[in-house]
Amino acid sequence: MRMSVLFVQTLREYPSDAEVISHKLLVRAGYIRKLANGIYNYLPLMWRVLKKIENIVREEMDKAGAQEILMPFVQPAELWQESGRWDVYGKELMRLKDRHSREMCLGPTHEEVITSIAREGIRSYKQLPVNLYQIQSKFRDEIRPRFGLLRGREFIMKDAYSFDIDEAGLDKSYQIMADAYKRIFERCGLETKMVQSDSGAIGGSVSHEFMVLVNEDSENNAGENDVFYCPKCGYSANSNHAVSLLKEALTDGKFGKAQIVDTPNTHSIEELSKFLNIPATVICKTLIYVIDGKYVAALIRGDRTIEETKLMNAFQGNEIRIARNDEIEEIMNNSGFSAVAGFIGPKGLKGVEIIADETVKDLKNFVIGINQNDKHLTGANWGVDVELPSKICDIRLAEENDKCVECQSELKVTKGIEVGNIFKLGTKYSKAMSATFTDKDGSEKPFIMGCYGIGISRTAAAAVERHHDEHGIIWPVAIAPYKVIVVPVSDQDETQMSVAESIYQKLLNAGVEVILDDRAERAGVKLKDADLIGIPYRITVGKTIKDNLVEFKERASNITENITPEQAIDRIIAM
RNA sequence: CGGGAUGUAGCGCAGCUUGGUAGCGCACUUCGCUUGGGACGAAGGGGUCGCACGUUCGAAUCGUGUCAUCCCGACCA
Repeated sequence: MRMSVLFVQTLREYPSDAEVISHKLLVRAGYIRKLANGIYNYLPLMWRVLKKIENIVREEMDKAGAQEILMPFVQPAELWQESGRWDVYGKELMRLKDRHSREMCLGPTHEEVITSIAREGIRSYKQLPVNLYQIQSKFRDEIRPRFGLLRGREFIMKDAYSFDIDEAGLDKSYQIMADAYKRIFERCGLETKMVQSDSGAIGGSVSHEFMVLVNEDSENNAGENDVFYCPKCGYSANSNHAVSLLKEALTDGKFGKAQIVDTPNTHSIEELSKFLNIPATVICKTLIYVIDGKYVAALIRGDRTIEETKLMNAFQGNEIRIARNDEIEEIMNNSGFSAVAGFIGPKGLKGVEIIADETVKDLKNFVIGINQNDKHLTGANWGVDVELPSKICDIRLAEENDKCVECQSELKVTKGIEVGNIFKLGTKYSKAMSATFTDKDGSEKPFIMGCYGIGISRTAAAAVERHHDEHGIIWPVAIAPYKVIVVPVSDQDETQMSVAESIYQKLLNAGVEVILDDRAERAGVKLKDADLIGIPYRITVGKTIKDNLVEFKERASNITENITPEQAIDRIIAM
């Protein structure tokens, strides 16, 4: 490709609306252009990168025995009503009506469609297992799209779905996908960690995410997920799923006897702990949540934080949020109290389900709210002063330096970008949508399903997050839009131009993806652009050509060498 | 959904306080000159100042509304 005709406009400055480096660089280097909030045009360079990633995904999926298909982007509401998700998916599902007022939606994912394909096409166990996948744009009307391609509303995704006879078959399909994913990201030049993750409200299911780890000290917080991991045994999990053992802590308040004390203006645990001069570990805090419209009081030890996904799952919920002050007031009125947040306790609450984290059950002589403003009960004990809730679960957020449940070492935390997710669905969709096959014994059974996603466009952005410097993008060779760029320093110098042209032609003939910067620009412009765009190798034809030497430069390492044009060509072809 | 901020040329910004009919840098076009790290000079083209209503003789500027975008919060009992 000749740079003079390549459709790309590099900018001298970063766009003002971009925050994270991948967004900034992809816009500035002319890869993408925003069309609307969270919706981007993929320009020629970007499209080449995306196709590179897609092809790696295709090769590995095909090798893993999956078959590529393409499902419609627009889907009828009926399918979603059948699965039950039409009413629970919420505002992320982009709904629309056709000219006949039939309800439709833009596909945020394709479990419904694939299940309908399977129930029509698969009749016998002899046709199983099967794994079908597609690479396609998805649309999710995110609450808050941001970070450019990392969290767009429309994005490119590879989604695969496996169908098996039984759980053992699913386990095998799942493992095959996990292995394929590992290879895919490796080939894309991305180091990933496979971590356990929340599997939603579907009991007993298993889910893993593939995370590209980003350094905490990087210039932004593009990693949206906290990943807990054990350096010793390898345990790792998303914060929404991570479990841990607690460090030793003082859990006996040693108050002697239970009594109500004045604790004016202690609205937070910190204030209360300071006022009573006791550690937060002997306080039981009570938080009011709204889960699918129902009130829930969650108890947890004062030094700990509720993990909302875990709490929501404990009630099989779909939506969770902290209660508003007016809702707390309503609860207080209904229960005959008048306390505000900060003084709430479980005792005597009406119309509220109560759940406790495991951290509270060992508390002795502790401090707890009693629904009276500016007062707390100190020296409380379960069964004596307050009933221990019958529902006790792990609903707490793990913390760095908690102990690993597998090996008791200390857990570490890091930020990660989720580029892939694999999931054991089981029979959730096949049962809801009556998708069955006839088994060996003649009985009708629902398919045992798995689903497996890779964010293609997000993977590209994650690659930029991991691989860049102050001059621009540094693409891993496997997903770079072009492998090498040939830059004649002066377009006035006939020798330089003709040598550059000949190198270009020879590389083209050898099937190398190469750019010739044939623009009538000054050297500085061409070199800056080459760095910004991030082509892995550069062959610069300058004054040294009179000694038959060109400069060969590797973008990633910045190592340069003066070699002959023939050597440069051979080296590129060999790589 | 709540809080904060911003909308002026393709990109980055000034002008607004104190109303008088729009400017700078980059990019773009032409010419000259220049060619190893985003040169220089000259001459150009491009904007209903997000949109609507209002105040006024007159609105980018003041008021009201609206839309869009960005950031923060959804971690507090």
